[in-house]
Amino acid sequence: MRIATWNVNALTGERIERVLAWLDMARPHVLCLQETKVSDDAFPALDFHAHGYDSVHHGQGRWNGVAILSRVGLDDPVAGFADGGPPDPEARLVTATCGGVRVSSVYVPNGRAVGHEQYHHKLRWLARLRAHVLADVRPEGTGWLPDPDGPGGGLRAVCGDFNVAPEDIDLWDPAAFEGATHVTPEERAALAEVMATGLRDAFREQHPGAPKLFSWWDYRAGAFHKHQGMRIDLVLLSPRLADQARCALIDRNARKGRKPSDHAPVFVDVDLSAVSHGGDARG
DNA sequence: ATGGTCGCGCAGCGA
Repeated sequence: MRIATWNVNALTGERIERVLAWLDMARPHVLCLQETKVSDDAFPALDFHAHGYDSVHHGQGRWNGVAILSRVGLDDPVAGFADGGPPDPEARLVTATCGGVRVSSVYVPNGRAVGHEQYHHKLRWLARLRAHVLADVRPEGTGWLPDPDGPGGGLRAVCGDFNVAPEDIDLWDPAAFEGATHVTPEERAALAEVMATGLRDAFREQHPGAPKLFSWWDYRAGAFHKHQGMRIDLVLLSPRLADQARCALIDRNARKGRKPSDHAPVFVDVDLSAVSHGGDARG
């Protein structure tokens, strides 16, 4: 199963054509999208269906908006947090079961500036994401068990734009980020708490220690051509999936040419035939 | 030279 994520920075006009062309080329089984910036009415579900993909979109109009596309089935969609708390007024999270894997597409708040109200909101939002991962257990055994080594632990993928660079090797120049968001110990700790549920950074595990593997580049100042970027788009996988990851790629080509998003798609290939069946997944 | 560019939507803010 090829599991992909892409912050498309608006799913309108020519960007739709770029996403459709990428689907035809890469043929991911699942693609998580962020920053669609369209209402549910304007989401091009029919275009995706014509290319073989079911979809669920959680949009709010001009800002945010997340979606999941799947060509291996798409069941039990949930918009937003499933932690029992109040609904998030922003459309930053959607979850569905695709081919036996419980998948979430996430768009973590940017944070704006260290110490800003939005920065604290970002930290709280990541804490809620952890709670969501633990709480969103589906009846078909595709959810999650708190003990990742327990029998039948659910298959889980949490993919998206985390707006956090996990390590300094995920930055083009760590010195350029002093005092900035995306790299603070607090943000990294909040991401680590999400991952402490058992989720693993499957892309990094395929490229241990490798620098300059970025998923986002500023539109300004020719940052892309100068290889000045960050890796903030992550594919987090539960242990039984991560153990069977075979290949992971960031498609820089999708950042080139006419009207690109400022993010490139990231994908991880998992050999589902090798995934262990750890016993009873809940009956 | 201390900026730069996008997106949305039509001013200026957010990323």
